[in-house]
Amino acid sequence: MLPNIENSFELLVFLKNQLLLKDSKDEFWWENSGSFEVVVGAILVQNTKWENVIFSLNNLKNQNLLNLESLSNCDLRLLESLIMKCGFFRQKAQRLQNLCANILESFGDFENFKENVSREWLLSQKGIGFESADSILNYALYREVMVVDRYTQRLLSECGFEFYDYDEIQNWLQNGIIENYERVENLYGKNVSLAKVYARFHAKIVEFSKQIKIKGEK
DNA sequence: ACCCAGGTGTTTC
DNA sequence: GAAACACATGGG
Repeated sequence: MLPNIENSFELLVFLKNQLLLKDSKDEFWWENSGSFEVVVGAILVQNTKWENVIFSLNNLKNQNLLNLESLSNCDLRLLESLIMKCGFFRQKAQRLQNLCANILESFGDFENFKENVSREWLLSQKGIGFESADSILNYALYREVMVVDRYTQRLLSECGFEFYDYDEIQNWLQNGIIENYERVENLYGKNVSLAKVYARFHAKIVEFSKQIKIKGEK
């Protein structure tokens, strides 16, 4: 069931060969990748299921709140009620509103934010840790950064690996891809961007992890 | 009734 | 520093 692998490239090959892995319409997997919506989703999805995020994002869309200006100005109680299903709704609402205001203040608009924001700036925001920062960097800004989430940590742990911290896992994942880039090109095409490979690799990890769980794997 | 979910921040030893 | 706790709803 679980792969016997030496490096992250071998894990990627294993996951790509798994049948029944759902393929997303979005080529980066995250719905509406490259847009501001990913920033909001990265906060909302913390410790909850993606289905709840979809519901909440639709609420925001229906109220025309899914943009920097509206989110930073809207009534906090209203925002709380719209994202309630995601859990931790009070702190998520407050942190999301602060984040939007800070993006406007520091960058002016989303396009400038996309071009100029750093990982350090994201990590300095209350409510954004390593995973949320990297999700935003990769799926909203297409930077060459691979997300490490709970699924990834558990899968690697079950494969027998032991890592010291987040950075060590991330480096292991990224290095295995970089060191085997010629072979990665055979899978994804000539000159494929590392950003896209990292995004789809992470996606495979998530989909595979969900799948083995449904099958009752421990 | 319990446990987990695509985390993060604060408090405590 | 790491370990424990708080944040909260929803579905199995």
